[in-house]
Order: sequence, then structure tokens, then C-alpha cells
Amino acid sequence: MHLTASQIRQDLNCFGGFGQQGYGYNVSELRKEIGRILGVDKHRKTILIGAGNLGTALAVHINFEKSGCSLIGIFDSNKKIVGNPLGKLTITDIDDLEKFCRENKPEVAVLCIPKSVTKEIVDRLTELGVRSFWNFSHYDINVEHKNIIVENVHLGDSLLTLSYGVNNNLDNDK
Amino acid sequence: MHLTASQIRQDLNCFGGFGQQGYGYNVSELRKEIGRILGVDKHRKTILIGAGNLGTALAVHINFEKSGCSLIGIFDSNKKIVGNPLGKLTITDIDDLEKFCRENKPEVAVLCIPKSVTKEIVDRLTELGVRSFWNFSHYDINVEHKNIIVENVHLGDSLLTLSYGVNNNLDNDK
DNA sequence: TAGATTGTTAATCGATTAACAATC
DNA sequence: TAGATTGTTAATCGATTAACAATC
Repeated sequence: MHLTASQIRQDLNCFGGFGQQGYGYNVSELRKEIGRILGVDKHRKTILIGAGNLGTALAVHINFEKSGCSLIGIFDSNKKIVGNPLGKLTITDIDDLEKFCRENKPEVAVLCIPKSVTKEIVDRLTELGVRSFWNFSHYDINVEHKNIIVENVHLGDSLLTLSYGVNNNLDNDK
Repeated sequence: MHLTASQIRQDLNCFGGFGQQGYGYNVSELRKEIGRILGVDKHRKTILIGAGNLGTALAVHINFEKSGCSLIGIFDSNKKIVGNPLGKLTITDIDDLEKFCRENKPEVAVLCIPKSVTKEIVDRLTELGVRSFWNFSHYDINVEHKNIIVENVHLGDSLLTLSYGVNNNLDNDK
């Protein structure tokens, strides 16, 4: 993984001492501890907004539980696909978002929606108590309201990084 | 963008001087220069391997030209979807990969395929002269053969980062 | 000349690496 | 005791920030 032993020891010490000097690490215990730090033992209720190509891909391929998230709802504004099954869930009308959230209190939202509607959706969701966003839209969520956690995934930027690498013969796989 | 003026000047100077002291930058010229550095003015022939949910999402939503790439072929092993249209292209049988590459000489490949077949596909593509990979599979491409450029996108890692942020109340939007 | 803005050098900061003490 | 391995401090490296010279 391109990491030195020294770096691993330093990093682990940010969270505490997990090994025994002269003896080593209990690997399975260490693994569990790291999992706890990352929060993979949680089941945070998560909803997906937007069941287009990307939303569908994520709903099908991402193992949410593996990251401590539990996908409990999928929403879309397209009435033609509302009611359709997607994985183990059924696509719900975005108009029912408020009702659903008041009843189920999700904490995390995955945003697979166009830039133009993202601000409105984020406003509605924060109002409803959602504090964490996995954001695939091109809109940059404005964290004026602190205590909100955002993980942006801008795939276009990633392709641009590759393009730079191609044009400058860089091995950026580190 | 959370950048200081100093940082921008430093970064620009890695590539040369683009402004005039006391006067400023010619913004549209600077923009063009940065574009050239990133290679967005190129039209590198690009193929997409795997037309599942994720591959479809990328084919539809990503503006390849904007990053200097030109999508010229889409391949899948599923005979049921071979021949189907996808965007402006038609899904081609993966068995025709060699023929297509010898004729069209693509430089970049987007990998939306399962981990299990990635090594084989990468071997075939490098043999055919493809040197750059935008890799969405979970397989870590082994760059033993230098001169190969890889940009990995592991969406699961991104969700795990969010999970850590949620559990430790970190604002990681910087 | 005064004000403004870039280019470049120096200072600061943080992260990586190396060294070594502690311990089995 | 010798060898091995973690925890922790010190040294090194690189990137960010600050300072200032150059220029309009």
C-alpha cells in the first residue's frame, strides 16, 4: 500500500496504542478497533436521492452496511419510475420525503441529482435533521450551517486528473 | 476554494509565469494555459469497458471531451446488451476488443468491470497499446509495467471516509 | 509617486521518515 | 541474552504561508 512501518505506527498512535512492544499487534483485534474508529459497526439510516443511472449503480453495487450505513429509502421526482423496485427497496416519490424523514429519521443522504436542484434538496434535508451528505452532484454544498459533514465525489475532476497524468507522463498511482 | 493568493502564485510558478508584475493576470489566457497543462485541448481516444449500471451512468453523464478525452467505443461481455445503443455509440462485444483496438488505437480505457476480470482486461489492453486507465473496479492495477497511468476511483473508500467523518464529527469539506 | 499585483525567496508548519528506548 | 517489534521522540522533507522585491 506504499506505506512504511513508521508511518503506520505514527498513524495508529493518533488513536492510541493497539500493540504490545516486542510482541506485535493482535491483528484481528486491531482490525476491529480500526473498524470502530471508522464507524463500520454502526447502522446509520441512509437515504438515496435520485434513482437515475448513477443512483441505480450505487444502490446496486455499493455495500452500504460495510461502511456502517443502512440504505432505507430511495427517492426520485420522476413519476414514471416511482413505485419501481430498486435492489431491496421501492422508489418513493420525492414529495413524500418530509413524511418519510419525520417517521424514519435518516442521518445520511446520498445525492445523485442534478446541480440545479441540489441546494433545495440539501435545505430540505438539513431541515429534516440529515447531517451527512455523500454528494455526487456538481453543486458545492455550502457548509454555512456547521455540524454538517460532506463527502464530495466529483467524477469529472477525477478524469481531469487522469488527463493531466496522461499529458505529463505521471505515474499517479501511489 | 479554500486557497490563498500565495498558494496560487506558488502553484502557477511550477509551470511558469503567466501574469505581469504590478498589472495582473490575463484571465482568459491563464485559463487557456491551465487547460493546456491539463490537456483538455486534446481528443484522446477513449473506450469504456463494461456497460452495466455504472458504465452506463458514466457514458451518459460524463463530458469526456471536457477533459480532453473522446469516447469512441463501449464494450461488454453480455451478449444480451451487445448491439444496444448507449449515448451516441453502440455496445460492442468484448470479443471484438482486439480488432477494434488495432483499427482505432485508443489510448485511454475506463474500467467499469468486476474485480475478477480486471487483471485479464488490463493485460489485453496494455498489449494493445492502451496506457491510461480510469479504474472503477476494486482491483488494484499492478503497475509493474511502467509508463502506465492509473486513476483509481474506489467509491467504497469514499463512503468510508464519510462514515469516519460522521462518527468523529469532522468537517472534511476542504 | 502611491497603490496594486505578480514573482520569488525565506519562514513556518505539518507530515513523513529515521532513530532509539521499551518490552516481549 | 539476542532478536524482534511497538511506542515515542528527533530529524528530515515538502508544502503552505509570509515577506518582500520587481514591475505596472
